[in-house]
Amino acid sequence: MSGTATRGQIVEAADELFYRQGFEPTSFADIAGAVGISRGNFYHHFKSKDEILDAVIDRRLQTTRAMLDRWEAEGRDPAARIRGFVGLLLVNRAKIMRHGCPVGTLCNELAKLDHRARRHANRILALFRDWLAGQFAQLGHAPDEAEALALHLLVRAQGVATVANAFRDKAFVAREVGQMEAWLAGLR
Amino acid sequence: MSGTATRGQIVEAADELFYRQGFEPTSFADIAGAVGISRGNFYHHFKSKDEILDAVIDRRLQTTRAMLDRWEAEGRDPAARIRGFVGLLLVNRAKIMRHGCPVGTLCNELAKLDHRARRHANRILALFRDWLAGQFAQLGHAPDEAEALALHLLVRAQGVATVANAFRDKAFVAREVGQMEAWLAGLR
DNA sequence: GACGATTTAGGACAATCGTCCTAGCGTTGA
DNA sequence: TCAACGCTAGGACGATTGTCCTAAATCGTC
Repeated sequence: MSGTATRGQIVEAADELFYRQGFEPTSFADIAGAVGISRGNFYHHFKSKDEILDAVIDRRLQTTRAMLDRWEAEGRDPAARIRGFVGLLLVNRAKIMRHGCPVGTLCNELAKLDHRARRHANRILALFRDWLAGQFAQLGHAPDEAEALALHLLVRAQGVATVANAFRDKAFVAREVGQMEAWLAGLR
Repeated sequence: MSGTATRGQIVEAADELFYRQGFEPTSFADIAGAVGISRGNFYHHFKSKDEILDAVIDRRLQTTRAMLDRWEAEGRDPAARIRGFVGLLLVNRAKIMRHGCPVGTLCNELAKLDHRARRHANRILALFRDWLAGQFAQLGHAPDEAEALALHLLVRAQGVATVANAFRDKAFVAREVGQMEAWLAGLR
């Protein structure tokens, strides 16, 4: 197998496992088992576990950027795009109820570990924040106000993810999403 | 030293360490170092690490109940008590920016670990939810509506904690708290 | 002051962790 | 065909993990 393909498989498996189990509790043996390679083989592709984490974060940054770019290219208006962001809570509802928000839980864990990659992970959250702020700006809000609105939406999305993860109530998620859409509709 | 006093010190130290570092990354050596006792001494007080976790959750349940009871006894109206809950975000702002919300982050971690004590930890969140629902009911809201309002407030508090932990922006926390108070004032 | 129970320290334990080393495999290019 | 290189498997390594055992120290009670 080509080396780059194996590297990609490692990052993909680590991404999924870091989401489901968390970074620290996920061992090399877990990732090796998921990919189907030997444990010692890792160090040809990555110098350390932290380097895998960096690659996972890079991958998430990339897929997030790709998703946001796709939304931008689909030609809908900013309001519809913001609703698309809120809709992620419904699209990923089952996973969120099981494992929380992939972004928020990783940032939380790395903050507790006081991990070097904490700032790196925060960039995923900042990516959403800045994109949302851009959409609100396109709706006519001043820059400061647009960022405040973006952060507010981030707050509610993260909060819904945390509470949904604890109580696992499908109706609750739908209701909160509905309230967020009503809030958006009443903004102008 | 009396045995029960040592047990209390263990639980207190574990509580603080579980908050700052997380449950899994905190080892017996960490707790032993904080208390100033030997590692082997634990198993006279607790049969396993999970049993310490249970004791920590019980302690948090107890201190939370005590705080809510105190608020109730202070004789202010329900609206002021709810504002007191929101104010926790400001009172504990520095700690929250460093380590997140003690309740939300523990629930998140135990969910990822698929830990037996997950439901136990969720009871702390449920305690806040039910207490808030009771306050909203006292304000004249129907039971279903009161619980929905309570969950909504929980969502915003948890979301603020997560975002504040990532970006560590004092002004952001103050602004969101102000918005929550405005939302409460406009409820009736 | 002596005795039994409680509490403690210290180390042994098997398992697992991240890391590293080495030998062999397969492919590629001269 | 053979040398060189990228890739892999497997195991050794020291450290650390949660757990458990044993013996000593401390305490309360007669």
